[in-house]
Amino acid sequence: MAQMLHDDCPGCAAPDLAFAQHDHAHCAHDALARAEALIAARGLRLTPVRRRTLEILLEAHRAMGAYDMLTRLAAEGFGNQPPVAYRALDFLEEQGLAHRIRRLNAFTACMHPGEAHAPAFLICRACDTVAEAPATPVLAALTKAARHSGFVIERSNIEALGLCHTCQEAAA
Amino acid sequence: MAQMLHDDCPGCAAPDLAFAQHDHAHCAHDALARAEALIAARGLRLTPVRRRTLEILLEAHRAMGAYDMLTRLAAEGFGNQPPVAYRALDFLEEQGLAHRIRRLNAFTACMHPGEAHAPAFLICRACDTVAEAPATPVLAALTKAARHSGFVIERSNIEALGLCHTCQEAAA
DNA sequence: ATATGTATGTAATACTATAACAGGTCAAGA
DNA sequence: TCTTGACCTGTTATAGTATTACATACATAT
Repeated sequence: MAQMLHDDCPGCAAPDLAFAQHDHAHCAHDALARAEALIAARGLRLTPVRRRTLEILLEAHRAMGAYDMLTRLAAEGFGNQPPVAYRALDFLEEQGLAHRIRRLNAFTACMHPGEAHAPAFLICRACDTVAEAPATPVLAALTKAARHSGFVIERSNIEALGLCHTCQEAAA
Repeated sequence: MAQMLHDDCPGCAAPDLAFAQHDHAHCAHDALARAEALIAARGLRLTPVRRRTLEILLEAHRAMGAYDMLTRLAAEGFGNQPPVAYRALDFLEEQGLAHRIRRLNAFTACMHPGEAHAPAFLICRACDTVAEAPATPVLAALTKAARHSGFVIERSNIEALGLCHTCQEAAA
């Protein structure tokens, strides 16, 4: 296999460009390594179910429903009841390794764990790809609007539905 | 009953300040009147179920689940099966008279129908009140971030969870 | 070894949402 | 007037999403 450098992978260099062509295996490997380190640093455990759940999310590179995940996990010998999937997914979300896309009732792997961020998601209604967009300015605007009412934001979810660049061209 | 002027009601003057004390009956009446006009202008019908659904949402002044709404409607002689509530709520949402809060699997009345807006919601985790915040700058930032990836936004939902001003004081 | 906190497996159930079809209402046009 | 067609409501049935509760197992530190 060819050696891969971080800077050669557009997916890793600019994780917000999920729609762009890139060597996804590299992103996945990279994200998993960072996840391991993060969890260990927090004194928590990336157990087999949790680790495998994250791997599946990373490989899928798209939003997955909890029951899709459950099917995959069960096929690999883990439990086959909903809490198995929900517990792993919830853990990953709490640790910032995955995000919940409420519009889709689905979960997606975080492409840059560790960096503090309240993400914004761009959901293509044609190809179902979910991209994580840089949301710092968005969150800033939201925080400002909230402060105007004396409201303090603790968590936020910002999701947009539309068409990605590729699907726009396909439609035209 | 005392006569109420539009400008005397903080809820109507600044609908984004849902947490502020205000004469809510006035807001509700006002919003309902505007809803009637809007629907008529579009050649659509605000039928009894739809109208009553909107009234209940306005009176509740908080997010309501579809099944809560169904219970209310059924008690008043309307159908008692889920589609009854979902159809009315979906209609109201399509017409911009109600909004869906995905984080809560719930619906809330729009406090300023007719004005084009992609709303941002502030959800107080203590009192469950949902406020509609001015989101124009937020949406602008989101649109800009999306354009950077060539993504075109069609619909968006922006929701923040936290503590409203009142509940912050109560906690302290 | 044992106690403690944490993780997993499973059963049962609750909650949310939609598909599909039947019957009713109403207005426009033959 | 009658009919047609669009739309609205009601109902049955089912699909999809998520949680509670409890039992067991595993890890770590005394």
